[in-house]
Amino acid sequence: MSASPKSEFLRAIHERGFVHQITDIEALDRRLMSGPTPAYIGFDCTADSLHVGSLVQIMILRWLQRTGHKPVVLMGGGTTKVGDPSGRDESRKLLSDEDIARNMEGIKRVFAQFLAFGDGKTDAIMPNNATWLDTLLYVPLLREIGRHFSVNRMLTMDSVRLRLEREQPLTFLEFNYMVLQAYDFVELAKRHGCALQMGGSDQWGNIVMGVELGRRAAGLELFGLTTPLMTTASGAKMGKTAQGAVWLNADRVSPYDYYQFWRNTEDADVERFLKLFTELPLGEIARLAALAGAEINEAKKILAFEATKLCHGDGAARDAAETARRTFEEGATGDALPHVDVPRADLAAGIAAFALFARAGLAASNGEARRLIQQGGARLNDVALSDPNVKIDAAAIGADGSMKLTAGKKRHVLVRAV
RNA sequence: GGAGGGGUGGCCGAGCGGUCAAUGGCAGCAGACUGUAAAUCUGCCCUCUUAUGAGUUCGAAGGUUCGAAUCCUUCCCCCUCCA
Repeated sequence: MSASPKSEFLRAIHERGFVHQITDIEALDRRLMSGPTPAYIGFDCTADSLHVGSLVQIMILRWLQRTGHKPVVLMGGGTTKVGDPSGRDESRKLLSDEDIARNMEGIKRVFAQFLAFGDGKTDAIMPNNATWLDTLLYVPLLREIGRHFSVNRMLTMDSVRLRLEREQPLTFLEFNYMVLQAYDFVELAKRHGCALQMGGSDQWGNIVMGVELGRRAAGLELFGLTTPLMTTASGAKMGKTAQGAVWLNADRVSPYDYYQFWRNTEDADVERFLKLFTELPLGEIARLAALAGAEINEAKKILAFEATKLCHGDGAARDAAETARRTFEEGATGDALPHVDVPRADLAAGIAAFALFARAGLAASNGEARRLIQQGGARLNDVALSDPNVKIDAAAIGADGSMKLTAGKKRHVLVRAV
């Protein structure tokens, strides 16, 4: 990039570290300066929620909207039936129509939290590519679109080449994915005036195919932009934790757990994440990032709060922050901690410590609970347990009506009698 | 259809008749050190009421054997090459 971009959108995302590659930044910049521009990102419906791995894409759509353009969230109702081979060594599992429909509903709920939808010039819309893909006719498609694709070229795309080089299978079905994605772009350009497709860096090839198809088949000037691959400073994939993916739906990952995920960010990631996953001004971020040593925990709290607020709302973020503060800074408890109900009768009889920990979900099996206790990692009301077999009964319940089980340093569960 | 290779614990990957609940690596969990961080070190890491114990595991089902993840048979699935 020669000069810094003039459009507010490009400037913002550039400064905040969202940009990996852009097809023709100067022409795109002019286009964005000319008025509200629809831009899209496609999301396949492979799960009933989105996780932190998609958050970069979601945030970039927010910036698009904030800076006066129109986010187009394309639901991949059609492409999900084909399965994107990008970045994978194995085919995706084929999903049924019902699965896809259900997943789409879950994903819609996530977006409702992040973007304003409607009919206005900068309101987000959510088309579904099944609308046009499902009814395509094979031979007409081949004649109109297929002739613009060079197989030679397709074989050089990373998504295909890597599979072939590793001698992993690639089905013809998957091979067609990029064709359909390219077709989507042209279709969205025609239907909604979409001029820009964005996506993760693994989507570069697919996006470029769409840009080229637009030019060849329809004489359209289209643009592509990718975001960098998100990993943590220590190289782990973003958004994967012990329990699995960090989902954005509250029923899969509670706001408290979501807050804790961000609270536990590595030092080296704090500044980058503040820029990407909060909308704090850059000056404020620079100040927070300058905090050294243990002080940087203040920055992590702000990161966690802001990120949780965007995803779950201000109230839930406050609750999560307050619970975390009470739990970690006062050794007390908070409402947002996960809790488990145990029948009063069971408790009256006394439950062996290992069994209670397993029941609370702090260990996957009795044996694991036993080991946890034997290794000194289990606490009851902040007192370490040493004997896996000690009976725990209602006497452990405090004035607040619950007892606190702790595994390791930061997994807490409240047990209540019912 | 033909020829060859393969299916082992969350993943990768050894084992190829007993000493195998199965080497090793990664991931994970716990402890120590810290700052609810990273790195490092230590322990754990199929299940079972507490274990130099039992039960169930190495694609599935049978079989050979005192004894099988390891041998045989059939079946299922995957890959490569040839047609």
